[in-house]
Amino acid sequence: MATKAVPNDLSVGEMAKRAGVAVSTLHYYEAEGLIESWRTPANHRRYDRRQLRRVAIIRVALQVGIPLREVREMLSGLPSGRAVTAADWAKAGAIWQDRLRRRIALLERLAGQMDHCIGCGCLSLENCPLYNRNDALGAEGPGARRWEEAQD
Amino acid sequence: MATKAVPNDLSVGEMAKRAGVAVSTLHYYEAEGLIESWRTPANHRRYDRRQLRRVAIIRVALQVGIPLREVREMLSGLPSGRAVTAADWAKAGAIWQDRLRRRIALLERLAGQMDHCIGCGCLSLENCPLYNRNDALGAEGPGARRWEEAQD
DNA sequence: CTAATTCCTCAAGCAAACTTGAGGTCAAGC
DNA sequence: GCTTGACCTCAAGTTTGCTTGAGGAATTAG
Repeated sequence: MATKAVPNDLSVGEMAKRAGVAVSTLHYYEAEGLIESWRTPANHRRYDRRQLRRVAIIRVALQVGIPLREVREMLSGLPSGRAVTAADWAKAGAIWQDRLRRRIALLERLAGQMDHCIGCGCLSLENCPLYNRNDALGAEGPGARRWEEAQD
Repeated sequence: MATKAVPNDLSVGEMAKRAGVAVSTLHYYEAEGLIESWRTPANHRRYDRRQLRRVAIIRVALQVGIPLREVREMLSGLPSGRAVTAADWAKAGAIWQDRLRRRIALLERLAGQMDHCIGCGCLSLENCPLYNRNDALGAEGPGARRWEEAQD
């Protein structure tokens, strides 16, 4: 098929529809420096279609519990309106690979634990792989301080 | 080894220390109906050691982005101060297995995508598996919502 | 007996990630 | 030529998941 009528620059409303988020969310992301736009003479936002990719990444990251602050950090390594090079990805990706793998491991441990516990009734924390504070769980922060940066 | 000096019922402070959360967090979880305690004559909370397991589950779940409301729902299927039976776990686990697997898949897609993008520079949304509207992402046309949260 | 520690309740505060609302501009369709 | 709708800004409100603080009681160490 021929190239469809997919314009390269989108209004905020189009972006919102395509990205599946609210317009206000895009405003917010922009204010937070996560995405970028330029303005029409009428002061309306225009987004490069590539920004959709960024929104996608942001949404997935949030879903898996990565705070915007960290998403921004990672995205700041990527050019926002230009083509992303292999080097760009490599750099940004390296930071996240590790993070994502950890989360996957955590999830798998939780899922696996549920399987495991069906048959064993292991209720002591000492031998429960799910709750091993010397491992990834505690490494993420032994406090409840998910919203604070004070943990190191 | 002989049974260590691990009492079966813990004070809120002990729980907090062992679970790696703040005392206030335990108060909060209790107020929210996620964990249970009884009181000493002095009105101090006492927790069955098994409650630690619950806290562990709660923490892991939160880390991977599952809201407390859903954790409570799942935990409500488990007896709080008694031994958990295979049937209990099976029931509770079944609900989460699916949810967890989905999240894992999402993460893996993101992680995998980053690998992929390092070498290919695929920046068009049309052929990006992460943001593929023909895939799970935008099967609905205008809304990419289902990709993010619509699980049904 | 006193001091430190741990606990209690309840209300208020806070951070993240948005949403809602008020008040206004701009281009287009009828 | 006016109304409709998409857009703008900026401030305030909302939800979730806690934390902090005030004010007070009971337990434990010396």
